[in-house]
Amino acid sequence: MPYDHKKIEKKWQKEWEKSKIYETNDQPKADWPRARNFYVLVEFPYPSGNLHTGHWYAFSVPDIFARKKRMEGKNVLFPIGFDAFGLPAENAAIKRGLNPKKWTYGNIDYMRKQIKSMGASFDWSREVITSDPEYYKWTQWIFLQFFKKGLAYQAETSVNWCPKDKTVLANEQIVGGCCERCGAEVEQKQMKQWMLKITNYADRLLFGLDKLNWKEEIKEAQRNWIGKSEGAEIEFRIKNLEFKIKVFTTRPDTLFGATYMVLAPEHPLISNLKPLISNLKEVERYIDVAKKKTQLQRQKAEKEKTGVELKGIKAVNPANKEEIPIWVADYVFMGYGTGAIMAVPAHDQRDFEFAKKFGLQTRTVVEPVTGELRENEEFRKSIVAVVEDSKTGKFLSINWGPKLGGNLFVGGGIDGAENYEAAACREIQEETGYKNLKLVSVSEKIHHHYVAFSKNVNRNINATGLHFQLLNNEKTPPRLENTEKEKFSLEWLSKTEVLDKVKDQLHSLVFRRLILGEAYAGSGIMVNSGKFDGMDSEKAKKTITEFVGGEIKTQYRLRDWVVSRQRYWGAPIPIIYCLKDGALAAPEKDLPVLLPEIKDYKPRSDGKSPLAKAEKWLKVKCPKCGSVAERETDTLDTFVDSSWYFLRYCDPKNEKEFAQKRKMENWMPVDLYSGGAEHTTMHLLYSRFWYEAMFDSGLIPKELGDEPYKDRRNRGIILGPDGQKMSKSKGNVIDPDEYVAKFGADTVRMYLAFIGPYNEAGSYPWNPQGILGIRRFLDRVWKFASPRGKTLGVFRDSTPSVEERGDFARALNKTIKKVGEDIEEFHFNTAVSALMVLLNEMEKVGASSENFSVFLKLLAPFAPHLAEELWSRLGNKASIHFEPWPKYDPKLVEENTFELIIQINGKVRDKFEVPVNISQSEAERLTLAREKVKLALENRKPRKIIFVPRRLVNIVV
RNA sequence: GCCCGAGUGGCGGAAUUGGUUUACGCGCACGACUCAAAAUCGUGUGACCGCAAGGUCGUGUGGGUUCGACUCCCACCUCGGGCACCA
Repeated sequence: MPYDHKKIEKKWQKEWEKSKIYETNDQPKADWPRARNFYVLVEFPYPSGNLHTGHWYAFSVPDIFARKKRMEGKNVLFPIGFDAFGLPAENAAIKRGLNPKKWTYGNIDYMRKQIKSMGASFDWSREVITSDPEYYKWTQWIFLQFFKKGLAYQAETSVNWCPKDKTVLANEQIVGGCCERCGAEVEQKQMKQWMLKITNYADRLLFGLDKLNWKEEIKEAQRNWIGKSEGAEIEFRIKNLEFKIKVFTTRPDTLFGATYMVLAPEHPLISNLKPLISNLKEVERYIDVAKKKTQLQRQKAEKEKTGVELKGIKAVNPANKEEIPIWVADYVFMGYGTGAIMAVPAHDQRDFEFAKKFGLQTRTVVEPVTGELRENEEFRKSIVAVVEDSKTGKFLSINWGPKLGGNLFVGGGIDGAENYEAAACREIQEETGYKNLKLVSVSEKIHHHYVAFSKNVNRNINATGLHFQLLNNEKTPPRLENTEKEKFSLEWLSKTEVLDKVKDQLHSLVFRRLILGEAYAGSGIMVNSGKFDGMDSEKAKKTITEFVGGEIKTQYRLRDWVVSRQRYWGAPIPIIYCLKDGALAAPEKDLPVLLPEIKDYKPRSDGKSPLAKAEKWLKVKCPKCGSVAERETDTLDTFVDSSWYFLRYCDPKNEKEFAQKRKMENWMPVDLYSGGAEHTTMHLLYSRFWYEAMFDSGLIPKELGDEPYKDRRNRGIILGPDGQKMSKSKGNVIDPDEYVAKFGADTVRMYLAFIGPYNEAGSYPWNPQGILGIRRFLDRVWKFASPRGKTLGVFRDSTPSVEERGDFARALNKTIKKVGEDIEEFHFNTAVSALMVLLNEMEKVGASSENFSVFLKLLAPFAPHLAEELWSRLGNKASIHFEPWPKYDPKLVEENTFELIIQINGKVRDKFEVPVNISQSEAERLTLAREKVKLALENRKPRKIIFVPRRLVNIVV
C-alpha cells in the first residue's frame, strides 16, 4: 500500500510551524562557543512569482545538509529571504499596469507558501526582504559609509547602456555584447554614474582566494575575471612637442620592435593634438564611427582591423630614438591600461595583422628558441624549406617514418659560403628532385636544439625558414638522385594535414610563421635591440624597462563597479545635490530615503530615472547650507542589495544598526554557501568586495577576518527530460508542484538528491521515470514499517540467526558511516544509494525496531515528513529531527573476511573468501592449491607472486 | 585562441594513496500473482563467440610506465563552462 503523502506532509508541516522547531536562537557567547553554531546559506530567490525546479534543487537539497548538521548537535542557522528589488517587477508594472510593490509582495506571499511545501527547515522568523525600507535603510547607510571613505564615487564614464531596459549595466551583466536580462544589444554611452572602487581591492580579492578552501574551478573563474597581468608602463615622446604618450605593455622586452603606436578613439590626447593633425577630418570621421559602434559590432567585425594614421605628428621610440607613426584604431580600448599601445607587429598577432593591412614596418627583435638544450652541442646553420604547389595549395613534405620524426619539410645544413636560398634549393633538389622554385618569404632565425640520431650528435642549429612556390612548368614527378631514397617517401599535404602530421617543433613553427602568418609571441633571444642583443628576452623585460625609465606595473581586467540604475524599483541612492556644496550624503537621521510612490514607472530614453518625475520627493534642503537642493534620482543595482543580506540574517530585526557585532560573531563567516555557478563572477565577487570594504571601515568585527564565506559550493543544473535546458518555448518545463502533488515533497527532494553529484558543475536531465524509483523506495520503507498495514514494531516473523544478526550489524554500521560522510561531501546521490542498499538488506533479514529507528534517523534529512511520521508511530514524542545523528562502531564497519582476487598476469582467474588477516604465505598456498589456478597455469612455473593485503594475489608467469 | 572541468552499459550515475569496471536507480526481458491489466514481488541484464564449461574484447582515441591503468605520464579528439582585439 502506498503511503498518503498529502496527509502526512501537511500534518508535519503544520506541526513544525506550530512548535517552531526550526527557529534558531542566538546563544550567549559564554556558554555557547562559535564552534557549535553553524551557518548554512543558500542564495535567496528573486520573487518572480512561481517556484521552479531550479529553486527546489537550490533549497531542498542543501536542506538535507542543514538537517544533518542539526542532528549532529549544531545550532544551525538556515535562513531564507527574497532578493526583491529589480527590473522584472517594474516591467510587469508597465506591461500589466500593476504597482511594482504590489506585484513583488504578492509574489512573495505566493512563493513563501510554495517554499514551505518543500518541508525545508528554514527559519522563517529571520526572513529578509531587500525591498523593505527596514532593510534598504541599511543598504543606503553602508553605501554612505563607503561614500565617506571615497570608495563610492561619481564619474563621467563610458558605460554599457541597454537601450531596451534603458539603464546602465555592469560588465558582469553583459553576455556576448547583449544585455543579460533582455538580450538587447548593449551600447556605449557617456554618463555620470555612481561607482564603487572595486579595483582598489583587485589584488586582495585575488590573493584572498588562496586562503579559501573553495573548489579550484570557482577560484580560477574569479582569477580570470580579475585578470591580473604584469608588465610595464613606458612613455613615448611626441616629436617636437611636450606631449607624451604613456603605454602599458606586457612585453617591454620587445620595445625595439615597436614600429608604430595606436591610440584608442576615445583617447583624450587626440583633441590636444588637433591643430597639428593634417588629416583631421578623416581622423574625426573615424573616431565618430568607432564611438557609435556597439560592443557587439566591434566583435562582429570579425576582428578585421580598421584605423587612421594621425598625419603630421610622430612619436619617438625611447629605446632606439626612431620616429614612428601614430594611429587611431578601435582595437585599442580606453578602458584598459592607458588607452594607448606601442605596436610590435613582429611579436603580437593583432599588431601584425594591422601592420600587414596598412603596410607598416615590422621588425623582429626576439628570435624563437625551440627544443631542449643538451650537453656538447655542435653548432650549425641550416634551413627549413616549405615548398608549396600554388595550383593545389598543398605542401611538400617528406615522411621519414615514425622513428625519425614522421613528416617534415625539407631541411638541411648550409655548406660553407652558401647563402640560405642556395642551400635550400640544393637540399630540395637532393631530397625531392624539384628545382624550379620561386622564393616567396623568409622567416627570422630560429634556434633549435635537437639530437641528430643518424649521426648521434646533439645539435644547436640556427635555422632560417623559407617559403617556396613551385613554378608551374615543373610537372614531372620528381626523381630522386639520392641513394637515400629508400628511406623516405614524398607526400603532398593540405594545410590541415600539415597541422595534423608535422609534429616537429621547429618545422611546425616555420609553417605557422610563413604560411599561417602567425606572429611569434613567445620568448627567445634578443636581436636588433642594440646592446641587449643576445640576452634572454624574459630577462630583458626588466632591463629594458629600466633602460628607458619605464615603470613595472600591474593591470587588471576588472573595472570599477557601476552601481547606478536609471530605474524605479530599487533602493534610492541616498545623495543630495546642492548647487553650492555639490554631492552630499543624505543625513543619517533621514534614512531610509524612501522610494516615493509614483504613477508612471516608464524608463526614459534620456537616461534619467523615473524618480526624476517625483517632484515633491525630489526637492530637499541642502543638509549643509539649507538652500534648495535635489535628490539623486538613480537607484542602486540589485547586486548591492544582495552583497550583505547574509549579515542581516544574523540580526534581522535590529532597528539601531545593520547587525549587532555580537550577533555577527555568533554566525560569521558563513560556514557553507551553496549557490549557482552563474554567480561566480557577479554576486560572489561583489559580496566579497563589499564585505572587505565593510571590514576596512570597521563594520565587521576584526576577529572574523575579511572573507565572508568559508566554503562555497556551486550546484549543477536540472535539464528537461530531453536533456535540453528547460524553457517554455521548448515545452520541456517540469512543474515541481505537479510532481509534489503526485508523489509528495519527500519524493521530489530525494529524487533531486539522487539525480547526480550536487557540488559539481554538471547538468542532469529530469527523468520522469526515475522519480518513480524513489517513490517506490519510500513506499517500501513504509511497507517495511507496517508489515500488516496496521501496527508497527514487528519487523520479522522468525528470529534471525546469529550470523545474520552479525552481518546486519555490519551493514548498518557501514551505512551510518557512508551516509554521514557522503552528506558532508554533498554526495547526496551515493548517500541515497546506501540507504537503498540497507533497505534491501533489511527486507531480506528483517530489523529490530531499534535498528529500524537508526535507519529512520539516517533517512530523516532526506525524507523529513515520512521519517517523522514513522518515528512518531514508533511511539516517540519528540521530533526525529533533533535526535542525535547515529554513531557507528568502528569495529563493526570492518569485515572479518574478504574476497581474495586471484590474477594470472593481471587477469582475474579466480576468487574466494579468506580471513582479512590472512598471511602472504597462506594466501599463496591456498591460491596454488586451487583447481582453476592449476588449470590456468598449464604447468608453467610462477616467476613472481604479488600479494596485496586485503585485495589480491597476482601470479606472474 | 587562452584558462578550467568532464568523457565509464540503452539512460542518470558508482568505483581512483594504481588492485574484482559498471554499486544504486531507471529502462528492458522473462517469471509469479490476476479472468485480464495496472500495481507489487522474484530472476536476469556491458559486447562478441560458445549447448555449456569457458574464452576474447571493453572506461573518448593513439602511445608509454607497471606484475597490474577508468586511475599515473605524453600526444590528440569531443562535449560543457569561463575569458577573449585586455596590449
